[in-house]
Amino acid sequence: MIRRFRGESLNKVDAKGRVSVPAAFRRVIEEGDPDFSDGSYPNFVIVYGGVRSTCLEGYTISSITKVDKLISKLPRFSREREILERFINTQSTYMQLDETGRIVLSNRLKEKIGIKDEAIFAGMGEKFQIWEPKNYQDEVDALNSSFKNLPEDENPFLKLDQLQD
Amino acid sequence: MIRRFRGESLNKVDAKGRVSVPAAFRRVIEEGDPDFSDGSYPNFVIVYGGVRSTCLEGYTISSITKVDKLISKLPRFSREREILERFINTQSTYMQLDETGRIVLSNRLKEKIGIKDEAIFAGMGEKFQIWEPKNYQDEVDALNSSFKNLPEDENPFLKLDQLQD
DNA sequence: TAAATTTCCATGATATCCCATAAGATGGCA
DNA sequence: TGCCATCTTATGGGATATCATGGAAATTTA
Repeated sequence: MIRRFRGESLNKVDAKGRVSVPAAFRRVIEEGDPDFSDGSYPNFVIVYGGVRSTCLEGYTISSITKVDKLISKLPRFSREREILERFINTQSTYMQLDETGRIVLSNRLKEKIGIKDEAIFAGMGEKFQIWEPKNYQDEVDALNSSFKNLPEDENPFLKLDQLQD
Repeated sequence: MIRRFRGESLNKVDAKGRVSVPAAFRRVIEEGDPDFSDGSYPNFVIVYGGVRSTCLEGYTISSITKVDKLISKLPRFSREREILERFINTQSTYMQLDETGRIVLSNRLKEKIGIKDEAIFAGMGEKFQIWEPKNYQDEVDALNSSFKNLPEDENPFLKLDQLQD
């Protein structure tokens, strides 16, 4: 099975910026790091630019590689490519889990998304997000209400079936 | 034969949150997990968000994989995709049956649907639901009465055959 | 050398594993 | 067709491992 990032978790951020990455996510990160082996600590990538700068996004090595490959397909000197590289390559950083499954969020990263002493981890399939709890709740509320207001024929769940085969 | 989730069952939830998954459902879960083999314990996915947050929904690995594939076809950074990921990946979790065919419902999951020490499992074909017994009864009653009030030409039993192609 | 990291150790809470049992279902067989 | 042996299921209890988290010591960096 190819594990995906699923579920949400509210974790403490201590004075040094340390946070536990949820154990379930660690499994996915390990599987997604081709260089990982027992005894070593897996690497992954945090993108802090991106479309939404309201949260951080964590990618496994193999899923960020996919994104990189897509970007490489764009014409070398195109504006689009430059934009994507700026957001996804420039504004990102490698991270390594420590022995106890934690990472440390630098002040810069914490400020970027307004985190103080708690963080929400949210699984998004091929990636996961890290949010300041209040902002996360706002996002979920916004999604819920925009969802409720959609006309029936734009319900993404229903459109899902139309995509079939 | 492709087995489907059928039938209902009322099971105890113990102090640790453990519940037996009905044996009939276990067979479906096993068949739906491509990595399952004798001696291992099958995995599946529980979705706890979604439109109805009044119950949990269990999907086999192969049926949730279908959904994931559909989602993956949407543009990576589109709002639509984000909505679906948020409802389906964020609000879900992997589960594994243990040796005796039980799972454990975390406090979070129990609170989500109001379960105390009993749970109803209800087969729904490709998925199954887990309900707090009282809520389940209310749902069944509501369905019954809304069905009675339908005009003849909206009777879903009659419409069923019209779909045929 | 002061400040900031990183490494190492410690702990309570939760989750997982392992063993046990009673009731029911199943199947064989006289 | 009635009875017994066996398996499966649902359930419980205790031991063990993992997780999230905190703090101190060691190390790096400025």
